[in-house]
Amino acid sequence: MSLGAKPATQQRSQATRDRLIDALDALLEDRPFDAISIGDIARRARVAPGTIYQRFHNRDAAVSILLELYYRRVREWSPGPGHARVPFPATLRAALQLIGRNAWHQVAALGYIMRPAYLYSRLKPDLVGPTWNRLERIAHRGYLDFLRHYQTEIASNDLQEAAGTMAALINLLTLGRLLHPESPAPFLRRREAFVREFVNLAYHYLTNPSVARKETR
Amino acid sequence: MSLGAKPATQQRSQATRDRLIDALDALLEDRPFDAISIGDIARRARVAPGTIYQRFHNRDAAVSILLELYYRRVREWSPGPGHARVPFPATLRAALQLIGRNAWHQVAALGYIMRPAYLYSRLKPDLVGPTWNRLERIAHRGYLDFLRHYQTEIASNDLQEAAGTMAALINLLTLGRLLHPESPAPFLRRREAFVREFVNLAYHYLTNPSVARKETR
Amino acid sequence: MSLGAKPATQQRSQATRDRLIDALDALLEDRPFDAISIGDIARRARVAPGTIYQRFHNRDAAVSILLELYYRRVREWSPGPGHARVPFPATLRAALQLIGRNAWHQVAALGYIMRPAYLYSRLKPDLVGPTWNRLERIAHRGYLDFLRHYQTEIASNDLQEAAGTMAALINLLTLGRLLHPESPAPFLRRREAFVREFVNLAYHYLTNPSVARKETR
Amino acid sequence: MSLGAKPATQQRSQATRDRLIDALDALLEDRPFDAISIGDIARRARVAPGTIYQRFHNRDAAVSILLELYYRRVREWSPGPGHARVPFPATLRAALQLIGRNAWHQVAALGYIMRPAYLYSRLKPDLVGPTWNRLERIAHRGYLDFLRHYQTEIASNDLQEAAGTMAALINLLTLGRLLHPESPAPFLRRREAFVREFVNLAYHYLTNPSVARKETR
DNA sequence: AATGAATGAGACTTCATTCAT
DNA sequence: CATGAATGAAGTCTCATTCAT
Repeated sequence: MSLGAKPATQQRSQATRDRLIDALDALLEDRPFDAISIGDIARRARVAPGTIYQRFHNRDAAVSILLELYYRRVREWSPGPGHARVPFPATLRAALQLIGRNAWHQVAALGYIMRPAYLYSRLKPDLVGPTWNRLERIAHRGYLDFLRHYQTEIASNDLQEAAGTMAALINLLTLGRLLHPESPAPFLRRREAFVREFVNLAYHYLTNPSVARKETR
Repeated sequence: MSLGAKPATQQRSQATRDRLIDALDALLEDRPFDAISIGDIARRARVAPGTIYQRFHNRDAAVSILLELYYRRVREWSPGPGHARVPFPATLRAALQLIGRNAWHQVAALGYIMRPAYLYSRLKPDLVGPTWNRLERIAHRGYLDFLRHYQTEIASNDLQEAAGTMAALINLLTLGRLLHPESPAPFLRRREAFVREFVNLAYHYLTNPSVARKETR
Repeated sequence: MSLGAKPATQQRSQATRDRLIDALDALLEDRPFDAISIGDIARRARVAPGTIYQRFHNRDAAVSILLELYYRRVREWSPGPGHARVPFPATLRAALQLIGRNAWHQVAALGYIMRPAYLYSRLKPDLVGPTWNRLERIAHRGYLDFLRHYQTEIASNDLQEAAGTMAALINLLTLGRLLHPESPAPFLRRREAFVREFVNLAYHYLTNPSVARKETR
Repeated sequence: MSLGAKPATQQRSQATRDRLIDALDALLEDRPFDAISIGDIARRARVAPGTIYQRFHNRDAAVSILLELYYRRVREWSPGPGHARVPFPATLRAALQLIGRNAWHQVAALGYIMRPAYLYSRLKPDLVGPTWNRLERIAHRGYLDFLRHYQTEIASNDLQEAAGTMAALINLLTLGRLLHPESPAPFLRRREAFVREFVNLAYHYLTNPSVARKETR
């Protein structure tokens, strides 16, 4: 890609790259990305600092490691309903519950890596490129399929927009849980409340006709 | 106060503090907080570097400037409905519209300062202390009043929880707009869509009975 | 004097100077002189930094405070035998014992101030001026009187030199105790041993004829 | 090792370390250690400031350079009697003369480095660790051998204590010469007097029975 | 490809000192 | 005389990056 990562052709360099990623993974459990230096990563990976520059053009390119780590993990994560390995539940409500629970558990399992990856991507958007938008687009497409599956239960006739709102909603709630685990809102503190409120928001949103069309300034 | 800021008693030091805040304000329009050094601030404020340390214990404590700047701006900002100067609209829907529009405009006007203040507060939560939770609690209380005012239209009988969810919802949508202005979701890109979808989510959520109560693991 | 201290004419400034000395006194119990800044002294004395510069031309002149403090304390200290208030004991040996004990106790009581004063005076001899030599000369004169008093017991006929050696000996032993309280030598760790060995060294030195006169290269 | 010095494994880093030591050596002839900054050393050694931190954890650890320099020099110095290369003279007196002269010349040759090494070690004892005590213990052991060699001439039957006192005596006299070269005592100003008085003190101390045993408070 | 010593710009911070009040 | 905010030079230290081995 164009983010400063160099191609790893040799077998040995593949191994080195993996060690770098693992090292960063381990370090992130301790401290935020900002507080991790090239030297730290090198030391942890038992690799010389110079070696890192054989893989990446500069420090910022190390964000690539970060994101690669993130994607690798997210990809390993069990996907939502509609996906090959997870059949659609019978009802819309059950499906929403599944989505909500999944989001919650994803944060529990991957939060330590999602948090810095997310914040850093916001702090230096240039370095991340269109990656996040691409992710959103994938989610959006997924929700389009999802809504089509439960179309009979859904009031809206603009599925495009509904899918976009749904994708944004679950993403933002996940973000809330991710970044504000200590929030006073019970909603962001207990799994049950999180799932219930997500379902309430999403279910009524989807099953009632849009009311705000006639908005006037 | 805590957070490393030192009190500014004399008149002259007050003036200095203001110059520091203004300087940071100006610099933030150019680059992220992380890329702004003590020296930059000093130069811009036409103040000696040492002077900054008479006001703040160390660089991290300069987040205080950031938050102070943020609060100052928010305070100047016109408040939501229910506030002394802003009467409640006749209907719940109209009120929600007002809230949505307000949030949108607040990001438009204060985004440049909210963005770094928010991200930094997430990156180094210790430095910010309980500030954000306090803000959330204030919002929660505000929504409690709000819901009571429109109680006849509201289905839920757990106003506490509904208020918490509403506060989190509008905060997270605002966050979405703040951090993802380029999102592919039209929802986060156009004011009308933002307001409409917020109203749809909130209105149906509030006016329909909770459906997810019987969630089973 | 010419060491950067300014004369204190007014009564108020006298009081200020005393507070400065007391502040330094207190601070020295905590940390070495080098680690004490003008600001520390000012804070402790509840005086503005600028005020210190009304008393002393610059920081190095604060050594004056140090020495003044030292002299004040040493002057308050009960002097050795031969002094107006301390009559000569009957025998040379008893007198030496008295001197030894006195030295030991002086370190015990004033060590915290003698230590930094001494070290600093060695580190920056220019700042101290001829003060130390003056002290040595006083000691030398004192020992001359002392030796004359016990002349019958003394073998040497060069009292000048013997007095000089005696002054240096007790001063250096005191220094040893002052700077090496943790020395492995029992001699520098226990009062009894300190006194005994001093008396042994001094007594035999004084009561035996010089043996090294014929030294040849 | 401890004390903040990092090991120098590579050949190149060895060379760098030597240049640092030489640079400090040269600078110390001009000004006291406290007045020498990291930048000074780096400039003199024609090395980047950062390089120094590859060898030492922080500025204070640079005392290690000082001590290393000191040890290096002391090791090069010809040792006292009893040592492999220096046979014991025939008489105790001659041996004491040799020791006295040796001490004098050591100060003459190494004073410029002993002075700061010693003073700094007293100013920041933590940084030096048990080094000095170890040196004292070595000296003590040396004197034990020494006294055994001349045992027939010696009155004391507590050789342990006598050796301790001898070690302390010569060390303190050396210290006197080191720190007070301008003392009014001729004793500390002229080699002959220094040697003579040391011999007088030591010889009579060793050859006369202890007199102060019956000390009473 | 990997190494790791060396680099050096630049960041943070301290603190003796000044000066307007 | 006293104040204390402001100064700014100077110092310590970090760390991304290079390059000879």
